[in-house]
Amino acid sequence: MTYSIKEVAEKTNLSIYTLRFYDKQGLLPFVARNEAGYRVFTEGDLALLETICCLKNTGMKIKDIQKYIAYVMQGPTTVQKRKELLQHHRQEVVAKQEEIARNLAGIDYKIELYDAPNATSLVAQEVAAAKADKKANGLPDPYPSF
Amino acid sequence: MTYSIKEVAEKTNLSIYTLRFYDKQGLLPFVARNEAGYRVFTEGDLALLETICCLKNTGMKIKDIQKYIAYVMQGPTTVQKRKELLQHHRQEVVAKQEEIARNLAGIDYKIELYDAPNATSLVAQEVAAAKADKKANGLPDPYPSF
DNA sequence: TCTTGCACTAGAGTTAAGTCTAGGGTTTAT
DNA sequence: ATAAACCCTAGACTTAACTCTAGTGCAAGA
Repeated sequence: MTYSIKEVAEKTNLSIYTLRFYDKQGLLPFVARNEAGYRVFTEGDLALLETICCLKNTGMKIKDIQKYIAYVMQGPTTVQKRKELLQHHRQEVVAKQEEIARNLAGIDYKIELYDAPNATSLVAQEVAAAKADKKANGLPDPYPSF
Repeated sequence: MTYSIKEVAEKTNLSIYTLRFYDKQGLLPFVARNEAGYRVFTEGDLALLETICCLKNTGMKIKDIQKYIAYVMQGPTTVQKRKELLQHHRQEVVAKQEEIARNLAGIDYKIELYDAPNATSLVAQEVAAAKADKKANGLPDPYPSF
């Protein structure tokens, strides 16, 4: 079984434009063409594309994905390099996830504040403090009265 | 105590350029100016900027941060709207975190493969399958021999 | 065979989020 | 009173990752 670019677009949720763009960027050197120059995807190609999507969806730059694919195209001798590349990326993703979790905690704090029964008065206090802060430094007050 | 743009840049790890850019985008309507037109940041301003960074670092678009700040500037009457905006964003962040975790699992699978004692032969099998796949469909083989 | 749909390339355009430059005031220490 | 270190704006430029257009060719059904 083989697939046209349109079918692959549907399977992967990438647009046809994006697939062609990826090809241009050297991410799909393994995709064959038929006599008319049309791209022909095999099952094996889809498996590799799946990996490409994992890398993309975790924020890897196209240039780095291209590097990984270049290793893959060189065969089993590059196993070590592939592993290092993926492990390095893994570190970055985990770090990013932790950073997001930290920042989300800051947002959760705000949500709790806004969710409190006396949220309005708590926020009013915040504003009062900010106003006082401005006044103490002889600066104009950008907040509305009340 | 007040802070110059340079001091704020150091405290927040945002560049001076970025701070001015954010101001241009309407993210810092609360920041006052002195007689010379220089931005003057108060402690209260830093607290708000901290929230802006939480939103930015979790991937909120500047336009949406701008919306949130606009609510803040309107005072305590907008508590409900702020809460809804943040809760909605929270959903998106959590969903994104889950998506990343799923894709990272796909990468971990590859790492394990490359980390196996017989990784080279396992990868060789992968390539053999891909080659067979191409051949079965009468397509050229893009992989090197062995 | 004609129409409709899908494919191709090259290259222009878009969007988000900065980043930098030019030209010009301000402040501070010497 | 001048150099060094700041600050300002407007607006041009950059980068990543698409997204689309124009012009053209192939393919399959009525």
